[in-house]
Amino acid sequence: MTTIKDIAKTAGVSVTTVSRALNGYSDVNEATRKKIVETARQLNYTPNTIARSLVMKKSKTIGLLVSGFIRESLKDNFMLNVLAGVNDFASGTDYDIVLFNTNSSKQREKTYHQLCRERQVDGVVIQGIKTDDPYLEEIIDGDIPCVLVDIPKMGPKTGYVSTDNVIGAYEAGKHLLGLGHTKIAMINGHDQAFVSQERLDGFQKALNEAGLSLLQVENGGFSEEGGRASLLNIMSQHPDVTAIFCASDLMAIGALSALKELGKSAPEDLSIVGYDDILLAKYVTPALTTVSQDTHGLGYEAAKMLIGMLEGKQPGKTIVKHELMIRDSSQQCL
Amino acid sequence: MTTIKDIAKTAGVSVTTVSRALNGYSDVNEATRKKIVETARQLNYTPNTIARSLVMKKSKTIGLLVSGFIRESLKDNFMLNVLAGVNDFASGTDYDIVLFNTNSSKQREKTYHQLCRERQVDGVVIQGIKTDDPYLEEIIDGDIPCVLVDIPKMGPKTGYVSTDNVIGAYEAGKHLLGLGHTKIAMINGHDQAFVSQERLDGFQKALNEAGLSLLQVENGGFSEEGGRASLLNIMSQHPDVTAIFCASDLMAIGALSALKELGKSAPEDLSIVGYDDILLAKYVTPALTTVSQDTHGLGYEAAKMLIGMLEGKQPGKTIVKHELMIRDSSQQCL
DNA sequence: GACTAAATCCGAAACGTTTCGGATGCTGAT
DNA sequence: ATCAGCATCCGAAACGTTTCGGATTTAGTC
Repeated sequence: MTTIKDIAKTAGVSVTTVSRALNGYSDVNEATRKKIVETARQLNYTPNTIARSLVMKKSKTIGLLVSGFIRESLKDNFMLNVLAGVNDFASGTDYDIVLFNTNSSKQREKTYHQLCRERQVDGVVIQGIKTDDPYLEEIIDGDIPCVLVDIPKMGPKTGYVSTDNVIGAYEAGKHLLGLGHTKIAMINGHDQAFVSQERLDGFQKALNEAGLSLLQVENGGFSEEGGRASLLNIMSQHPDVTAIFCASDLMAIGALSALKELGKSAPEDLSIVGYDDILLAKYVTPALTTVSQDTHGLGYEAAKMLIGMLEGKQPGKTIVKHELMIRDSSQQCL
Repeated sequence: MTTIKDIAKTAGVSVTTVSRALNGYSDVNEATRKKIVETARQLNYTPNTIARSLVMKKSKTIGLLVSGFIRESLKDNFMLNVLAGVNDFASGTDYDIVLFNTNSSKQREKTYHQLCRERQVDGVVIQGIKTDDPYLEEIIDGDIPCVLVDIPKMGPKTGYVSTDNVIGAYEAGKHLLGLGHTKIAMINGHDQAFVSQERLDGFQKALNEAGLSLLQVENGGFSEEGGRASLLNIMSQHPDVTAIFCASDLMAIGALSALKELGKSAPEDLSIVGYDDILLAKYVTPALTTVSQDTHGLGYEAAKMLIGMLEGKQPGKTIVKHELMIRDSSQQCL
């Protein structure tokens, strides 16, 4: 491993000069710079970023919290999509991404704050943590630049990027209402998710404006199985329901399969609309009416904001677009 | 930021002792260790891994090359799945993962070797690079611990993990043969992919054993659109074809949609079998017969081997299982 | 009481870089 | 001849750790 010292020695200058030459400072003669660059090339020199990080107190890396990064998440692709988005933006900069795991047992008691400090990341994007996570406050109030995805909270050093779940759900509600539905239930995620609260709010708002209210709300925990169970539950308690809004496509798909088991089918017997527009949504039969969100964009914008902050900008909030995708799982109420 | 020095000062010992105490060395009195640990806690100390890395010459991070990590890859989930697998294994260790981008323009001329050196990763898992990548040899012959996924090459410090594509394709061939097909074509990926070569070999082997040979082989570049185009091409040149083997599900899905455009349908008019068993495969209609490979396992095993190597083990090769999933897109030849 | 061995501690160097605060030499003006 | 100003260079400290080689104390043995 050749270092800056080696270059200095063989080029006959000091390490200071080598450093300054390689970093493009002005107070080094063009001739000596040439020589230095050349010997660096000959010695096959690559800078040691670790040493640089140590003295600069900047690591040029951003952390990505992937707490619940378990196999389950592979089906809906949420985390992976935002990861891809983060990566896509970061690849245009000189920042690298390091993945943080918090699910390992020994690290469990470490706070995010400690994790970040320890790995010396310059900033961090956080996703998928619960509203009641004890460490959330700590990071928001902390001094580590941070951007939250789908968690609408701000702090001195933390901004967030999200979609407008309230309006998205509102539009889903309007859609169902427009089709003439009045007996409507909802399968929500769980109470510790910000998006669940928002989607419930937005959907209810639409119903309320029409003088209606939800027949029933079940929590399906965002899982396919939870969607199945919730649908069964709803159908038994309210057999007259004609439409169900699901807070995630995965749950909607579960609901769809449960419906099939009951010998009924969508959209004839029941209109179903989902949320997320995951990859499967348009391939499943019937193709799912759902509100699409730009998950890749979430990650991309998160990285953009974070790196912006590292370059001196203030944290903010950015809302990425969503869109109601009307497909085959919802139809006019008979 | 409190350092080891601060602890030393307030605990009234030397930095050496603090270091040794915190790292569990034996030659420090239990009483002073207690004191040190306690003051460390009080001062909210977290070790600076960068400084540690600098002196230890180990960064406790592994790199993951995600060269073609573009949106396209989001649909088939290959890279993301292996990423998830790598992460899953790594989360049980004290290694972190850093994502390497090579698609950024300025980094383009840097070799993988330089990238690894620069970021000081202890090892790297590489996926998705072409057979003719000029830097592949460099990394294989190099001294950086490395494991390749789906690239069957070994070196002094490089092992690989893969599936048995030859047998997988062979089984696909046997399946089609068993259904009575004799007019068979193949849509392959591209010539610079190891898996393409292997899948072609395996499939041809099956046909040859039956005294048959391929009607036609098209390259679809692993994309949905490429699959469409290839199918159209094959159907026009060999209208009598009854079965097509695609080297990826994405291409198979493209082929399926092209078939539909022609007013034909699978499996009645044409049996189609894919490869990969991506998430969509079982949801698409008709559900795709395909050979499933454990992509998550690929990543998991890659991480396992790499970290094993970092702990002193020798590089090896590990083959993860595959399985022919017979679904609805293939049927008896009429 | 002297010597050995063990237990416990510490000073200082090292890792590879950046950067502050000069030092040196040269040019041209006075 | 002196000096200001500039261009070019460099020494040394600093970043926060780990670790080598030894120093000091204590306990045990004869």
